[in-house]
Amino acid sequence: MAEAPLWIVLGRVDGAPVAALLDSAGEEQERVSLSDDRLPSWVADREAAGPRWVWSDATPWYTRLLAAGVRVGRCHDLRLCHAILRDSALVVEAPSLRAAAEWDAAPVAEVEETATLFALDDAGGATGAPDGLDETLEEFRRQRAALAEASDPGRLRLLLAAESAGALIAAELQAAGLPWDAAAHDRILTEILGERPAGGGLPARMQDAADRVRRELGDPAASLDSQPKLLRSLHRAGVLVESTSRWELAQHDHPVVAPLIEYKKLSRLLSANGWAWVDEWVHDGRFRPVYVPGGVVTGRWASSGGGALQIPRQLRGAVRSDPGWVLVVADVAQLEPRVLAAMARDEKLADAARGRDLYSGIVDSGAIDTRQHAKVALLGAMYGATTGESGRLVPRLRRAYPRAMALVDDAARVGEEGGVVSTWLGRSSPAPSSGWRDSQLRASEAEASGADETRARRWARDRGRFTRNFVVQGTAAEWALSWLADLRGRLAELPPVTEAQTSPRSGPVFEARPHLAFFLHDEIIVHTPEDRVDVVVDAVRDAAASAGRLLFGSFPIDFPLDLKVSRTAVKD
DNA sequence: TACTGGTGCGCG
DNA sequence: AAAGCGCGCACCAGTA
Repeated sequence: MAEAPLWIVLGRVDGAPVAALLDSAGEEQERVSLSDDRLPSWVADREAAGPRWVWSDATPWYTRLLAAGVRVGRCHDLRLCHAILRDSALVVEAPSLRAAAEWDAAPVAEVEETATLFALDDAGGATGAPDGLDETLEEFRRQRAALAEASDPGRLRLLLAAESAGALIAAELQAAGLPWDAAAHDRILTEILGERPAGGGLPARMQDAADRVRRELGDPAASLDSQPKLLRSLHRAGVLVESTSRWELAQHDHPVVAPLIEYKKLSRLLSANGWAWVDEWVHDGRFRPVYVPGGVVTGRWASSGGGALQIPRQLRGAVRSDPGWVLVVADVAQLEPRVLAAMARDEKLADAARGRDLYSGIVDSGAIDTRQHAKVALLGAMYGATTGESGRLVPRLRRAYPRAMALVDDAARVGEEGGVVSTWLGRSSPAPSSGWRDSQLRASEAEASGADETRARRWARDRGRFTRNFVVQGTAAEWALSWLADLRGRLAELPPVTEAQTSPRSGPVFEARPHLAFFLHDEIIVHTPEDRVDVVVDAVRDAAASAGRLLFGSFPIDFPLDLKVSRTAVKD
């Protein structure tokens, strides 16, 4: 009997899906012609042997499978992995990847209407990654070769697996959706803004705030939504601000300030997450945002549409589990400094991080006097603060935690010099732009003007702050992906619940089992049947511990979770 | 009418 | 108008 294929590569030939089965040596064993209709059941059959599915881009392939009720365990997302390998400083064989520019493809958004998914024609103008079978196989070979030659293939393999798992999770999060109670959302809006206006007017409380602002400005026609006009009105009223930002307004003692800040708050809520947002984004009790894995240079996810990663805390009460289900809401306390301690092998910082609150740990160690100062100093160290309270406090941190601080200081120096830095698993920062390099070059010439030098120095420092933060933010993203991927595996092993407990709005794959419902950098929400909550909580915690070991081995760093079980996602 | 850039603010 | 990183989105104004 033939060995079960390790990889199954999916691609299209003359528009129809074809599968190429590869053995452990990467040799093709067999080729199977399929159709879009037959693909899901064929994949489901093959999934039993646990292959890694290789495809151009998880979004189009996996979204269709999920809609047909088929889940897979592992994949290799060529588009995402291409971007990592192409830029990674650990990869020696990058030129051939760079030459394959057709794989530098932007993510394509998948439409939501599941019924029409299979009818979609890729020729609809979207420019995604190539999905022809030959091109797909060729790119997979290139990536395998690049990996084999890499200076630390083990780390990169972890990164590619985590990134690809993220691609699966993003599609699954969208398919399952975040349980969203439109009626609760409406109650929150009504309480804060006033009744939803029937016509074109403003909600009552917003109108009231606007009236008070105009009265205090002595300008009944003042425009509150146009920054230049508002600025002029403020100046006429004697409020000499340079901008209309909340921060600057709050510095001034004038009766217009309070109502104006209130108006801006209400206006923001209405325009970003008001009734129009609910109408557009919440359907059938679910908010289904479009996640963009790897959408940020550091490896963090981005989102597109719906402002999925910017849901205001005020509206967390609208996130409500289905009847008989609950939410497990968990986030990591101070993820980035913990990751920094582990990367730098800084045992003193790791000691301060032990237990719950890292900032208090720093205070207890005697390095800094108050929790607030410890927080400001540490953020300043990771972001590159040079002035203000933060800038003043950083040197104390440097004395107390020299290893950790040396890591970020080195990253900043490399960035200022035009170099490339990398995360723990090997995602590298982009090289400086040609404009940046030109500016540094010009400033170093004998005839450089003072302005040239000033600009070059500013740009160098800007880039230094970017690379300083890149290593920490990017490694934190790797930890979070590992946590998610591990948790996803644990949840998939739980037995499904009985039909009476199913929640069809989560889609065919997730209606009968605990599933991830939300992810935001260092926070996850799991939607689970009530009677599974204990095992889910254990899974969330075990996955966090496991992610720490996967990245940092036996280095003694804790990743404690703030975890709550509740019908809503409210945070305190 | 469609675009781009600036501003401001939500999230981590 | 943040200091000090990374994003997305709404809105307005200016321009093509």
